[in-house]
Amino acid sequence: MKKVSLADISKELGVSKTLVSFVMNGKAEEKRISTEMTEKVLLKAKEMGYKPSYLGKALRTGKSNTIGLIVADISNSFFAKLARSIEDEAMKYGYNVIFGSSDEDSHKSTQLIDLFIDKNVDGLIICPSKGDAKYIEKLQNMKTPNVLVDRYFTDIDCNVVVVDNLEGSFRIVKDQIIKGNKRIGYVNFNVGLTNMEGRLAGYKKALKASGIAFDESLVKNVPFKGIEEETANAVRELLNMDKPIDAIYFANNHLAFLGVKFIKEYNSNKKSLVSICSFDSFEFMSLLDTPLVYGVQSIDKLGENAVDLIMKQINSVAQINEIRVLPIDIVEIK
Amino acid sequence: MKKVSLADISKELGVSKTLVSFVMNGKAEEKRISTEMTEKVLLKAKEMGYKPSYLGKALRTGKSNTIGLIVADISNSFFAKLARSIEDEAMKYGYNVIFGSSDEDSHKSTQLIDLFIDKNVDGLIICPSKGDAKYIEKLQNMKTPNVLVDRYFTDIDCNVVVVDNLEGSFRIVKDQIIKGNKRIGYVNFNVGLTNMEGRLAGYKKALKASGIAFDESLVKNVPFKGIEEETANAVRELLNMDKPIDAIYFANNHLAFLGVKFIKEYNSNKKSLVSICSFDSFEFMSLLDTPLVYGVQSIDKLGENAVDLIMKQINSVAQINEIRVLPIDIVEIK
DNA sequence: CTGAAAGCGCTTACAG
DNA sequence: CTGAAAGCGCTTACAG
Repeated sequence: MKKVSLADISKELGVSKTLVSFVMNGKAEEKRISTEMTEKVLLKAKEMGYKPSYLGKALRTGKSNTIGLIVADISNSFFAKLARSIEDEAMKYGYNVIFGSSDEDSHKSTQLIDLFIDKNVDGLIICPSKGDAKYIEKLQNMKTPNVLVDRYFTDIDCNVVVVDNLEGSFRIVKDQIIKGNKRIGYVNFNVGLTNMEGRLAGYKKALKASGIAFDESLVKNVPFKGIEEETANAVRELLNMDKPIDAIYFANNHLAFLGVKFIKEYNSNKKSLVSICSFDSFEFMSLLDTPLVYGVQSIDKLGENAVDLIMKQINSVAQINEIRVLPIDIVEIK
Repeated sequence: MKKVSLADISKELGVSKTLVSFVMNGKAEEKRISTEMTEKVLLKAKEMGYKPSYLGKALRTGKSNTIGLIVADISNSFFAKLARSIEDEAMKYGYNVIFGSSDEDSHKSTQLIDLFIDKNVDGLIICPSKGDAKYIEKLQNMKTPNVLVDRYFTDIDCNVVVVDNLEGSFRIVKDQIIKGNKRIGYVNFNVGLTNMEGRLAGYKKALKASGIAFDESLVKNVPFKGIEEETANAVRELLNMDKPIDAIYFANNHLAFLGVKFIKEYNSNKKSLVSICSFDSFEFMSLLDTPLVYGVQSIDKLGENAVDLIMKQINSVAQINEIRVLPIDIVEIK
């Protein structure tokens, strides 16, 4: 049960591959193929169960109709949802998605980029790791369509889709201050990415706007490695400060999950003593009995914009360098 | 900045493409290429930044080093984790993953299968939808390596990796009965898949083993379309039965999430009146104040076994038809 | 209106 | 030890 090729059809019909190719690509009219011929070809193709090979086409045209997606970890619900949104949007353009997880490791990240390029993807959607900047620059020089999502680098020109981290973070913290919480612990994700910098800046900005002095000791940095344990340590330290804190602000959903989990296990009484808020969320947060406030990103919009920017690059000769910043919503669970 | 090809290197060096190809594929020794020649080629390749094109290779050899993954919905945490596990395992063999979501729709599912085959994937890992059976049979006939994960079809021979749905479900329900819960409502996922049938059978078996008559009215079927509303309806009906129920058992994590959410909103007093259990879980379940019992699948093992079965097929002429059934664990949150 | 031919980047049987 | 040539499945400029 071999696959049938263009050549098989053309042989069967006694016509040229050219003719068959034209018909199969809907160029029959443009190339002024007779209607009878066109129908004969179409019929035979259907009869033989002809399916064009993307490989042959890709090799010849340089287009694979596949885009590469590199995320930190596809099993994280944020990236999984992003992947879904990108999948659906790409499909509208006839594109599929090949993916890889970098684990915030620049070495893995750049390896995946190379690999996907060798597999001739038409474009790359990347949630870059710290240290990827020079590599992204290489993509720019090679004119490989690419867009950075969720985080980016300020020192290189490229296409970017991010949420407004500074503004979102500012509003979340401001909200805490309005509620009377002055001493707000911040559990930061220490991976050297712009999105995290923006969130920290928003935290500081909100404090400043309310005349509260920034206290370095209230900021705890958690690395990607050993995130579970480190988050627990960070929260424990914050809960045990000599001068008690009023609230804890987590820099992302994963930290918030781990932090809330730790608080529950550590001391169920204490949990009601501090307010909790976070940037980004898990669906499940709405089920918790812990009151909290969090920012919500429109992941669908992130994906849509990313695909849009990729397609724009694929279909244009000129380089575009566009930074799109999306707003976030604040949600409160009482 | 064009990509360099084999031909570029061979021209530069004044040798044949054959020679370069042999060297690049590590066949220098086997083909008895001189050490000097080998080194010269390797050096020049590095110098020119040569990267082999998977496309050319794939077209010639028929191997793309890519596997296709079809899940119901990549944004669902179960499938996202499965994807991650498959990604990591496949990478060990030098394979990447291209994915698609079927939304439990056989039409989409089979379209994706066709598309991925046209893109020359070396194998397909499929979480099939109801109605995919004939298509899977076609794959079998075409000898396209494939493995069904999570669900399968009893009437066709193929490679399958699933958890022990019947036994797991039996143990979950049995546990409820031991706790004194006799009237157990069951919220079933009505998509006509073997995994769901197994879970229902386990439910019935546990009742039977304890001498409890099966009561059709305690089983509520929820379809994939409008799952949120329908789950709410199902739970509402169960909570309002003339003869009160003791527990509600959800057939999967998504239903459990929606059900628990509904119960919270609907009547926070009632929630403590019925026990809750489910097959499969979300990480977040451990944070809920609702006591519940759930089964845990080793998603990593599902992925590892799926990739293993794909690789076995890719590397063998003979057809293998293996069904692997993995155990599940039961976890209790008080 | 239609076809022969080149070429995308590889591999491999064959020949020397 | 090394090379010329065919072919995987397509598209497209060129010729008629």
